Amino acid sequence: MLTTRFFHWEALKQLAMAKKKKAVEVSLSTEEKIKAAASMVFTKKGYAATRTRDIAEEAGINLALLNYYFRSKEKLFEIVMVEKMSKFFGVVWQVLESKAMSLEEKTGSIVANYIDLLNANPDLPIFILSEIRMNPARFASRVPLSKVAGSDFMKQIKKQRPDLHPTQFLMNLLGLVVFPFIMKPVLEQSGMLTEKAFQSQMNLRKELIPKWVKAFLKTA
Amino acid sequence: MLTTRFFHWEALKQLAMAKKKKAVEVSLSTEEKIKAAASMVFTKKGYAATRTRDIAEEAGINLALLNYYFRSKEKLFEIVMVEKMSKFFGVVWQVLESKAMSLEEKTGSIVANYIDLLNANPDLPIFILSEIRMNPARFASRVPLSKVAGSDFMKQIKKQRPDLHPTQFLMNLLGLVVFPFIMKPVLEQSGMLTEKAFQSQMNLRKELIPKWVKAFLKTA
DNA sequence: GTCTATAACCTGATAGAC
DNA sequence: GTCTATCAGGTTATAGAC
Repeated sequence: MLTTRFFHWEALKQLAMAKKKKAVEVSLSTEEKIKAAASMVFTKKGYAATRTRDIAEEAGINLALLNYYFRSKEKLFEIVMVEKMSKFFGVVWQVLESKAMSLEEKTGSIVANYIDLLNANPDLPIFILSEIRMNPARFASRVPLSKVAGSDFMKQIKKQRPDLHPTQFLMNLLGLVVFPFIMKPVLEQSGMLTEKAFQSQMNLRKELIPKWVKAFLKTA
Repeated sequence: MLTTRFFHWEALKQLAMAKKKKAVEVSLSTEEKIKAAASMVFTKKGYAATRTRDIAEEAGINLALLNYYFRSKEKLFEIVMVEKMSKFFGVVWQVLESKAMSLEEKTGSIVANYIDLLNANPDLPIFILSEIRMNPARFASRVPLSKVAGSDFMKQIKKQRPDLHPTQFLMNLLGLVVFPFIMKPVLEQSGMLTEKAFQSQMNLRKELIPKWVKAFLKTA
């Protein structure tokens, strides 16, 4: 299950649907409000810099309710983190074992899906990757990262370029797609790109990256 | 500083400490010890998750001394951060205005220098980039990011590929070089690369990346 | 379920002895 | 310069009224 029912905009979508069905059900449940707020605040500030008060305020509820529903900051964070991780890695998971797709098709799918996902959630990567670094072991147990190593995807890469370690390809592909979002604050602060220009350049990359990747695969 | 050496028990204490934590060398002044410890702990945990007590312990000194020398956690962090930023961006600064170098030479220099720097300081990028995101404005004023935009380097890129926004090249180059270090914990946790293998693959990239960059300068 | 009030703890910073 | 002891303020979590 890659989609997350309680994620902010998902929840909003549900709200819209609820409105259409029954005019009575106007608002999100308190639990959903807290989770949506937590998702937002944790992603923006990281675990350590987030205070439970920030989340409560963002959710428009009382601080005590947070503990009533989720017991602790830590437990709430775990829930949010698992959802974010499956979002972030889901783009790659989707493609690992589809034997029907060529390497090029898989690359194209990853590029397009990632850029759409990240245009909508620009600070997902830096959040995920810095929280993983803070506590690598904790998250290894929660997300089956190991299934990448033996996947059909990796075998296809290996077949195409037996001379290179397949992670070289993976680093290139993800670097081209994900890294711009990590650099985004720097690019914008330096005045090289506005927020709008960034997004449009990223959309351009949906076409450009697959060509570049193709070029790598042929480069001596 | 040297006088302490004449006191037997002081020397023994220092020796024991040096054995226990090899992080900070015995011969450093207290101020330097604190700074070195701060550099290490801040980089590993980030500003918010770091407690001044962690730094004091790592430095093998008392908590009060931290404030005696640096007044506050915030001021100590600023000092460390400025050093880290000039390290991280220095690789690019070096090359911005050297009119004698071709674009290819500059690329080669950036690739080789970055990989050496980051092999020695693997979590420099994620530290810098996540702290910038937490507080973009603060650091914009301390590091002349804007000088990239109008540099000779950018002009050379523009000349080579007038059809593309020059940041596209910059994102590619830095993505290929820097992103693997941001992904490092994931690659290692997933069992795709050991620490040693990672480093050797990165050294390989010193040769590979310039070829790839050359290839996409020509790719339609 | 939701609130207010508060307990219990942690953290940055300082006072003052040596 | 360096230490111990402690303060002041903030943070998580809970108790108890409604």
